[in-house]
Amino acid sequence: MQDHAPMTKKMLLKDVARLAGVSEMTASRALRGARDVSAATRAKVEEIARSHGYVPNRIAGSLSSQSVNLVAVVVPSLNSFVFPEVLSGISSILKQSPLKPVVGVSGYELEEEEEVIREMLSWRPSGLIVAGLEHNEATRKMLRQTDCPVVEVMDVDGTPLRHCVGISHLQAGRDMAAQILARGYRRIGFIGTKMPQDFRARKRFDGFVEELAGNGVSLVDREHYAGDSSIETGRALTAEMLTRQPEVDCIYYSSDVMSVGGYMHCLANGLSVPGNVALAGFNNLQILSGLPLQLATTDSCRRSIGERAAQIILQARDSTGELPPICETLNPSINLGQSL
Amino acid sequence: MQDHAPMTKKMLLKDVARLAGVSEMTASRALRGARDVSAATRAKVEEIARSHGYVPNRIAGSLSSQSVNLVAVVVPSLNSFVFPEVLSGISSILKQSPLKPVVGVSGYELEEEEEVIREMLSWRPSGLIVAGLEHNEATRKMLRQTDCPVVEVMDVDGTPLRHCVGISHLQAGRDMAAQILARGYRRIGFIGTKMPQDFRARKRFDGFVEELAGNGVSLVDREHYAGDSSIETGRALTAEMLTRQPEVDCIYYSSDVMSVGGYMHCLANGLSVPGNVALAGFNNLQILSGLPLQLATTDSCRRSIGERAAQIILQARDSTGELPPICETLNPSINLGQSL
DNA sequence: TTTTGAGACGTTAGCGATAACGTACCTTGA
DNA sequence: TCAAGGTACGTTATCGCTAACGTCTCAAAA
Repeated sequence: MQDHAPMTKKMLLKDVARLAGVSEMTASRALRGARDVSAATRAKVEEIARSHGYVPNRIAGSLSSQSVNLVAVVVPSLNSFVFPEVLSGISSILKQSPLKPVVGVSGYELEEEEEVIREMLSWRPSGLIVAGLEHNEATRKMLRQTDCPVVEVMDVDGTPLRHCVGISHLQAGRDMAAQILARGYRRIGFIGTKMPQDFRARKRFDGFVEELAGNGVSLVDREHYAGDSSIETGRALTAEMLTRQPEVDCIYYSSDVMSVGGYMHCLANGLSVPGNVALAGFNNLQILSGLPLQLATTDSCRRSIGERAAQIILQARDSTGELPPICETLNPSINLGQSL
Repeated sequence: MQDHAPMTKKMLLKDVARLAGVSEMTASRALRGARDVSAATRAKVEEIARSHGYVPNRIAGSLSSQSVNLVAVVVPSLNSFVFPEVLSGISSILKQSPLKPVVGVSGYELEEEEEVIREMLSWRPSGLIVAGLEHNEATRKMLRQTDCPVVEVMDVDGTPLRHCVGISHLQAGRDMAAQILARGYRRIGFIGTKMPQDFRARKRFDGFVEELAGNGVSLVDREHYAGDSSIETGRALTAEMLTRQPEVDCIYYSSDVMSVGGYMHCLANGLSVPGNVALAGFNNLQILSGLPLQLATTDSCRRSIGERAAQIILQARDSTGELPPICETLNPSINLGQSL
């Protein structure tokens, strides 16, 4: 084959068609693998396209076919260790289909979320997966009006717009409180993240406090911080809390990242866990594996949530007419580890 | 204002225009913030659009204007703790412009990378940022032919297609070896990730071994694993290596995640670091902060790399004509910590 | 008053592909 | 031998929006 060195910049479908000696429509059919094209013609078109580095223009194609093989995924953050795993679940399911995930980050801000979702919807995706049930009015309006399937994930404590997959964070908080109480701890502290914005952390906190109250126990101390969760922050806040309230015998954290920080504080200061202080986190993150001590946590079912959400998008795509609302509550399992 | 309850599904620009009593073109200009629209008209159009939940169709708009405000970012993985920070750098710079990043994941596979890049380019983005200098022939062809600016990031050891921002991993390996040798360690082991696919880890390894050899030292033991890096894997492989070669006095890991695992092994088994064994990793990940001991590492400049890459995309956008090739080598600083 | 020119809009023609439909041609079977 | 039917293609009409260009208005300059 010849070398196609200089080559005019943009190859269009019409160029491929011309070079292959067929009409645009036939070239289009051949490249898309549609039927009604002879094997010989198809081969020729493909050969021309490949050898000339033709890259189809999905913009034009999508406008014409009124379909876009993208699924918008809107998450609050990518730093938190938690959402990449949801994404991974989504990807693994979408791989069976021509759909591809596209990620948007809302930064735990409802206004930012609105903007990101509007931007996403303006591309007319085949589906939208968004973390959380809380949105501002404008966002809810968009989500109600759009005609692509929308799945709200992570959380089920609230009113889903239509489809929903998640766990009850309220219940997760209650359950961990029950476990902690059952082990005899009574002087309990809480260290949690930016509550006004992280609705799920807030629900766990509420459930936790509620269960304690039901048993006549109230928090000895609590600490709410802003900014990203990190081992470092967990360590620092734990140090502060144990200084301020030395009698605290158990700390519940809003994330494993933080509880690991707490554990690091104990390691560095010769405190025994759970002898001196018991620790419990949330999420069952991968960083918990490999520590000298298994820390108590609740599995947040991140991967399964992603998988189910993607399945719902695929279902909606296949079904003619609108899919009846699906709301799925997964059951997070508590892993007591060795820190309680 | 009235409640616009039922509302026909799809609001088009022409509907907004009709409701606002202006032409499509005027509505379009008003919504895009273009000039040549009176303040009153603009306000009216915006009001109608917002209250009716109009979401512009970016597909049609982009086809018409021949411009897409997206920057494609292709990374090998989102789980590795390293790329989210590159992304974060990119976003922070792009925020000053109308451009938005879109992420694709190649899974450390060149064939997968080709597919992802083709998919990305088919959307005709305003720029492409891709990790690494190694691509297969088809990918290189696409990248050479596309007329959007392409920036290869992370690595500078090789021949960039045009623009490039990164560090020398070869040099990073050499430098860490030099530091280790300077501290008197001679029985050195290496634990690294899936070498055939992670080119940058391989370069660090090569540089490391080369520097050792230059000083008459060769590796006592090495371990190459496949799959994701994790604390757990780091711990297990460290345990194996120290069992197999008890005389090893220093281990260099291809990632901090792994060196933390090694440190956890030491903690759990009462080994002193660096007394019994010295440890060094790579990346300067956030998980290093907060540990009882500061582990030696090299800062991989992830955020700066993302920032610079995004700046190049913006420069290319503003400049008329083609931007001259830019290749920027950042200087990674070694943090010796307390583990060497 | 007339000229002039800039601002504010409308009209028209694509952008690059695909869906729907139409038309040759080539098989078959009666 | 010819009608019937399927295969492989071409033609035409959008898809929803924006760029380019034309028109009209009205106020300031002449």
